[in-house]
Amino acid sequence: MEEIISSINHACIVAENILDLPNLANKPATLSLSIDEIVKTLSDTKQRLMILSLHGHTSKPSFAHEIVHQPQIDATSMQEWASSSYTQTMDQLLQGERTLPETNMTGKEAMEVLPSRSRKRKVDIEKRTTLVPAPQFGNTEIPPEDGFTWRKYGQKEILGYKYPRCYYRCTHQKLYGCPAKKQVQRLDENSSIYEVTYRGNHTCHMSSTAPLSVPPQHLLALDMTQSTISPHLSQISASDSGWWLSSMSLSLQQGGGGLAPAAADDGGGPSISRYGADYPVVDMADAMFNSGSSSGNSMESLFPPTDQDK
DNA sequence: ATGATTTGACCTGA
DNA sequence: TCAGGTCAAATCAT
Repeated sequence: MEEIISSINHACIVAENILDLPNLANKPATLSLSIDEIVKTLSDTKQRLMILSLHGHTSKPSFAHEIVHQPQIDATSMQEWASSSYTQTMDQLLQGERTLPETNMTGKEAMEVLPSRSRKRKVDIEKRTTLVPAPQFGNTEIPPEDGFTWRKYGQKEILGYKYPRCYYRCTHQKLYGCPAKKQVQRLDENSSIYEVTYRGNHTCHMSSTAPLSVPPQHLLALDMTQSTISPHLSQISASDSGWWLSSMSLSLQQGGGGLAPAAADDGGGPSISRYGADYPVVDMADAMFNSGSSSGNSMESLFPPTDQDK
């Protein structure tokens, strides 16, 4: 545990060091390295906490082998999930034209073919299932965060499951006809793990008027892992960046790594809280892009926009 | 007033 | 027939 605390402290120190943005603006490589270090440190720490939590909470040692979709939860798979599965899922969600595997239809085509009122069992529609740990601190009843906003439309007791399954659809379904849905099922074997099944692709972000809550996370997550400063960062105001850095620091000092506000329900609960504990990087990105500040010093002075942005 | 959540009823595929 | 998924009215929260 000491190692974990030490790692968090280290990340905080690095974060504090890069708060000196005006000076570091001239050293993008240094800034990039520092950010990489923070991300890596926190990511590693998070994995350790997950492992610690799993081993500490599980009464059944064989639990890991009982999981159907992801047979093993260990540091490697968690890392893969964090850096690959999650971003991959986001990729898929962002690609409205993505071809659905069994249907040879794009997401849009599937939407058009399947009437909205249709209750045709959508076994042939793409399903992506991930196992997501519940927040380790504070209220563990909070369903896993994924950066999207969801509206709960149903809950049902499922045969063989101790906990009810909760059904969510994209908040923007009405406005933008976004077909994305997800199911959240708390596992019997380990109530600190949620099985989250996503169905359908988000189309809400494609509308020019649609809220832009996801792509920035997605972009930043990718950019962070690629050790590059995204040109999209040029859209962030300096006040935002300062805010998220200090927020991150504050959250870490509180020991929660950026906890979602308590807004729990019976296990599925509203998923409106946007800054969950599970995705430190994307949460930071989300905070950066959604903090609402549109005025102030532009980060353009730090990262001049490229032609692509114009 | 508006939007989100709850929950019993209903619909559909297996 | 049954279980899973969805609807929609009632209720709650802001």
